[in-house]
Amino acid sequence: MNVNGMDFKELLKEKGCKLTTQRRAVLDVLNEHSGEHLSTEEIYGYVKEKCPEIGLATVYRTVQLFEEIKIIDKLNFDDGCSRYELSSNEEDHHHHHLICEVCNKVMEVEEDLLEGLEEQIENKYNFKITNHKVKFYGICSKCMES
Amino acid sequence: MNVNGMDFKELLKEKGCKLTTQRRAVLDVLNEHSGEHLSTEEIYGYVKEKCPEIGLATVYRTVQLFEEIKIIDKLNFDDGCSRYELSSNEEDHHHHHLICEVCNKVMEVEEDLLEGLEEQIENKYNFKITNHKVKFYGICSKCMES
DNA sequence: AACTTTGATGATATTGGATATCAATTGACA
DNA sequence: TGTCAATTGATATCCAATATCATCAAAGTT
Repeated sequence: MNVNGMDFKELLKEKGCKLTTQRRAVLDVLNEHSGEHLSTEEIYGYVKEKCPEIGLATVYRTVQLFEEIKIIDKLNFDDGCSRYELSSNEEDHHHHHLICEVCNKVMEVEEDLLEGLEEQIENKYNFKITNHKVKFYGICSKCMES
Repeated sequence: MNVNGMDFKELLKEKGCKLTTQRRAVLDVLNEHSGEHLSTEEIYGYVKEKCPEIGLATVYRTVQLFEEIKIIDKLNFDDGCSRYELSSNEEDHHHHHLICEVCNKVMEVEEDLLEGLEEQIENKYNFKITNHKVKFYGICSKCMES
């Protein structure tokens, strides 16, 4: 049971938290749906299949904890709820999102070409950057045809 | 009464909308507080000073309309509400935000150096980019000292 | 293995930002 | 000035997210 090479139980212990069945089950669901951007309610739906006694509040709490220990990222696509995805490894930073304003589909951009820009900003503004979130809005190829 | 060189009343008319006292007052407040990132409730507070009969629902509706006609941008700093700022002119695209994870202060990065990156993405993913939102998280100079 | 401590859980009430409703009002154009 | 559709204010409502609290279960400890 490890995430990004780190032991899951150890990550929790560092925060004084316990490894529970429910937390394990939520992590499983996130792994099984990597590449998707699940809302808390959606995670709840999937987790209930293998852990029917779990409560919605627990999923909310779990997702919040997972964000704190930095194994997931919170996403906001302006659809009325927060969505989540597994964090990528430390080294390769992370990807960006392309959001089609016509069909609302969200795609991933695997590259992360902000290194140069970040360095410029760090120097000019004396601001130590630890993370970034980038969204590009526009029209996807499919919608462009129509 | 114009925004970014466009006539405000004309912008509204194109959408079949009327120029009302309330909409004028909200725009005034946004102009008087440019550089800030006001929430709807905050806008409501300021507008009421000069237009005490205005209702909160109207501010919510107005802000939504202003976003549709692209004279303001919606911001999300994960503080439980949406915030807004006047859009910059079309040509110089817009700025980014630096968010200090220690003191939660939000600063502006005036440059927009994503042109090159956008072109790469447009070609590789066949996606026509019309806008972007970029947030950098980290530690500001003040918090770095402590 | 039973005990103990303390964090975690599930059910549910509550919060709070945002939206829907609707009668009354007002801007825009003839 | 009259007409009509868009707009407004007040308020009810929605719903994602959080708070509450009694019960439960990890993970040490003896």
